[in-house]
Amino acid sequence: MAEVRVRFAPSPTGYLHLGSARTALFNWLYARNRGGEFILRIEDTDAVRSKKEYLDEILDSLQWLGLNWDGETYFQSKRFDIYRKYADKLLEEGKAYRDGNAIAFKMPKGECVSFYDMVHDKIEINTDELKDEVLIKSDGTPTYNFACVIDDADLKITHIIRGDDHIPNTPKQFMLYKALGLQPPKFAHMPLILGPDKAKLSKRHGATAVAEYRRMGYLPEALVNYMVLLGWSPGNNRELICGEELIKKFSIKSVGKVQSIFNIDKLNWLNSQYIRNYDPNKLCDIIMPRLVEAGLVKEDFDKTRFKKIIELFKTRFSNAEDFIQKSAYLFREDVAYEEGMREQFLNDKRIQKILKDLAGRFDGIKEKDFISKTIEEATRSFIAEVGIEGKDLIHPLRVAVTGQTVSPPVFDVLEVIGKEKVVKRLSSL
RNA sequence: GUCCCCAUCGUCUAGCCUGGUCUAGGACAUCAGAUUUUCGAUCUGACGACGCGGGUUCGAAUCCCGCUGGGGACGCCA
Repeated sequence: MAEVRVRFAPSPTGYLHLGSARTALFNWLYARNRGGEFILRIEDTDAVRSKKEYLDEILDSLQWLGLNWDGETYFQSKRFDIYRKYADKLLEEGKAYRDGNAIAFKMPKGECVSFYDMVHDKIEINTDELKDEVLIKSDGTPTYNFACVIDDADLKITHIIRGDDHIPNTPKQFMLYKALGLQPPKFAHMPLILGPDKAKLSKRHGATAVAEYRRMGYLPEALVNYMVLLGWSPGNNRELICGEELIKKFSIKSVGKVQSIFNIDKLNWLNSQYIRNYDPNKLCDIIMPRLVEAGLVKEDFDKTRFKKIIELFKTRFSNAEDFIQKSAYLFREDVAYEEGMREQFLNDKRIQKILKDLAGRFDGIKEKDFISKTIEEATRSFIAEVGIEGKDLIHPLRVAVTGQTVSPPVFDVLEVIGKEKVVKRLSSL
């Protein structure tokens, strides 16, 4: 039996929430760091609210984050007879009583429950504060606290790493372990993730599902890196950390006690850090579907060309949405001028003529030679002939072709837009 | 309301356990400068925190107490 055996126990009554994902991550890191096991248990006792689509989504998100689990996946819905057996035992011993069709645990009075928490140290509470606990509901299904205790003991879980919000459950569960004559595991309660208003992060704060972030073009490494930084620090002023190094350095003891506010700016920054070093093919596979979805390109869009585009933009965007916004002019058929751009840069008759002449030059370049270097050479010599200042032409050129004043280096942009569109945009000024 | 948890820049944090090296370090964000055909990236710099009050001590961000503030839990949900 492994020295460390932890579990992640999601309930398939909703999508995988960032907070839950972080809990899973810390469990996983602890297991991997200690050479232990990471078990997945599905808490699907609520048959009405549990949905297959949620389960699939949770599993999918975990895999996407790289949080692989060991052994079989346990389902509480398949273990009802076990809970029943233990409930009957407590009934026989007089530690529980029937309440209608339900079975409730008689909470002993006047006892002091004290346990050592790996992040909070000592936590104490008097059982006078606790009420009797329903173990088996009238419909025969177990309650959370009961099933949780039975399963954690039965599956030989050694450490329970979960959110702070479970602290009040812990003394109740402790009393259950005691009544059942079972050895309680060790506990670590991690501080919660809060929204900007300091309330527990929830849907009203915006996107909270891991799958949403995936869809928005965040990379799993970045999300993992961000989540781990919420409450933990590698030390030495390090921030970017992932993979084996993260596993090696992780320690539950250095997890902080302070709740932290989710900050999308920092996530965006981390994502952009990972983007610039990411495998270009993978990056294309992640971003391209979003463009197709946005209706900007067809699925058969040339991948080589797309890779060039990604290369051009990779230090300029932080997620898929951001990329789409900044690159749309490359894919659209016509230029959509930003407010006032045309008036400000292209109203001058002389500049219009110059740009049209330049279009003529471009038209003379062979399709296969229409690359950044050639375009720049052609433009530079054209500039010399016309006798205009470089930037007096380049800037209007950018606006004419992109519709905006901001873009990657203009000659690279011209190349990826393609000769046909460039000539068309310039000559139809 | 009751019980529990928590408290360093706007945000994430280092430092706290083992008091002095802390005129408190880093990162995001913001602002300014350099660079650039624009933006970005990059580099420089600026702004910016130990919640308050008592102790203990020669000395406290660090230890103790109180207060205040924030959060969480009080379901036959999980």
